[in-house]
Order: sequence, then C-alpha cells, then structure tokens
Amino acid sequence: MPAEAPHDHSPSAAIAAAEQLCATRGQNLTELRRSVLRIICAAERPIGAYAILDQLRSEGRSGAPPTVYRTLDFLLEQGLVHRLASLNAFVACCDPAERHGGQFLICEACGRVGELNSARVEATIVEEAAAVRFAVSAQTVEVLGRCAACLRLPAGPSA
Amino acid sequence: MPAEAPHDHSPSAAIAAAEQLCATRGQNLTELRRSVLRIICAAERPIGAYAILDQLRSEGRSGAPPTVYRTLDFLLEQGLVHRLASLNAFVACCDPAERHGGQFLICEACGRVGELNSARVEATIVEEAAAVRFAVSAQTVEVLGRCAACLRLPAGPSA
DNA sequence: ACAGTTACGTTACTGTATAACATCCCCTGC
DNA sequence: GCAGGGGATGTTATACAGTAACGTAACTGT
Repeated sequence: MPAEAPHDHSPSAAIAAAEQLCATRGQNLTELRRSVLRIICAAERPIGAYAILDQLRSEGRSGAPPTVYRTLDFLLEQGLVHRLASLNAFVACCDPAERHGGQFLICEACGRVGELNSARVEATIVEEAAAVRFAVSAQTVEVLGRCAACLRLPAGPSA
Repeated sequence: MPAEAPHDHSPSAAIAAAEQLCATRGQNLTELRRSVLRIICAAERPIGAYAILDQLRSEGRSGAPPTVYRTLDFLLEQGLVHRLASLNAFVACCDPAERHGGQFLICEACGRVGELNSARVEATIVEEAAAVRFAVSAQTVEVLGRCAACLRLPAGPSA
C-alpha cells in the first residue's frame, strides 16, 4: 500500500469496525450496505460504481444504479468510504473512526491508493488560501506518483 | 476572481498568448482549437465539455463529443487550460507560459475559480508524501470555499 | 389498524467520456 | 502531377457516471 497502514485492512475486520461504528451512531448497516462495503474493501484498488453493481449482481442481487449510489451515499456520510474525484471511483477509508477530509496518494504503477491525511498539508492550504483572502471549507487533495512498493520493484507489481 | 490575477484575462489577450506559445513550440493552434479556447476564456467559470460543444454548434460548426475532447486534450497538453476533476469542467490557465500543476480555489458562492499555485503547498505535499516513501509526480488540489468578493458580499454576486 | 419512517426496487433519463473508423487536407518526395 | 504519410477533424456508436421520480416492503410507535 502506498502509505501508512497502522490498522487491519482485511475486509472482515473493516466490516466489523463499521458494524461497531454504525451501532454506536444508531445507524443501520444493512445487508446491502455491508455487501457494498465488503466489495470495496476486497477490491484493494479504487472501484467504480458500475463495477460494484456488476459484483452485486454476480452475487445474485437485483439492482440498478440508484441502488449503488444510495448505498455509497450512506457509506460516504458515515465516513466508511471515500470518493476519488480524479478517478470517479471509491475506496474504503483506512480509519473510519477518525473523521477526516481526503488526502490521497494514488500509485500510477499499481493503482493502489493510500491516505495521506497530513494536518500540515491541510494547514498550509488554509494559510496560503487565506493569504489571497479565500476562506476554505473543504479540500480535495489527490496526489499521483509511485508508492514505496513500486519504487522498490521498478517493473511494478500489478497484483 | 478568487485569487491573484497578475495578468490580462481578456479572451483576446489569452488567444494571442496561446498563439505565441504554440508558435514557439511548433504546435498548430487551429481554428477549432482557437474557438474552444475562446469559449473557455469567455466563460469566466468552469465550463463542461458539452456546454462547449453547444457553443461550437451555435457558432455554426458541426461537431460531436470527440471533437471537443480531442481539442481539450490538445489544450491540456499545451497547458492552456486545466481540468477540474471535482467538477468535470475546464478553465483557462491564468499563466500558460509557466507550466504548473493545478491548485484551484473554487468559490462555492459565485462559482468562479482562481489558481493558487503555491510553491509552499506543493513542497509540503511532496515532503509529507516522501515521509511515507511516496514519490510524487502530479498533484490535484481543489479547494472549496468563499472567495474574497463573496466574503465581502454575503448575499453573493452571481454575475 | 394506522400513519410515519427507512430502506430498497424499478424505470427512465441526463451528463461525461471514449473507441473505432472514415475523411480531408496539406506536405513531401519522386 | 501524383502517391503516400501524417495531422486534424468528422461520424457513429457505445460505455461509464450520476440522478429524478415514483412505487413498495418492512419495521416502527401509537
């Protein structure tokens, strides 16, 4: 993975954590929502809405685009997944307990995405914006490059 | 405009500058490319590919989506326009002579976009990424908030 | 039983982007 | 002059992204 991974990334662990979070928030992690979260976690890479839909169908579920987008809205609101604007795709959040805006490191070799979430980056953006009298309300930071693993293997792991 | 504007933003001046740049680079700024650049400059706000297409047609040109996307690819390669991933839209570059990745300030009140292009922000991102052994090759920074003009007029100028 | 809320199903549509192939035109070499 | 090549554009069709609007099922609380 491109960046820090101080927690368990296995799908089942992520589901369990999500279950916990939703419970304490009084939110309902339904079967469909669990399925979509599991699909996103299992993907390891950003996955598009229609790819999620395909997987749902291959699991025997009926469904149409709104099914997926509604579910994604829920997962986004709960901070369980993030949306990558530059890819029109979704990734599981590495630390849903901590609400954070998104700073992402996207490896152009292996396609994997890590979260940066640097308070220093965020603060610098706010300061520099303030210098031109711009009041920040939300940031999108998506950084393309090569992750540690792919720097070690210039051929590039594709799995 | 949200941010600094140290240069002439009139469409004709932008076209002239583009002409110059393409000439020195041995690139062909055709009538179509000039038209699309003029449309984007005149828009003042980010404009979508299909809105560009509509304007081209209203100028009497034939055209289909690939016409516009190919032209945008050229203008993007030449650094004459930028793409805003979070809006699926395009803006004219404020300073095409200087190649730069994009840092944008998007005003959520008036919809105008300014370029931040802070070397400090860029450097901070590179440093923080390096700390997790990620080698940056390109950055996407799109910041939502309120520009100076809209902060002064809380009702928000819409023109 | 009843209304209200939440989640999901379904149809239809708009918007964004690209693949693949055809054509035109200009230029160069012969 | 004309054959061939490359760049730019035209054209058709389609894939991918996202939403509106409406219907329905199930689970509340009263």
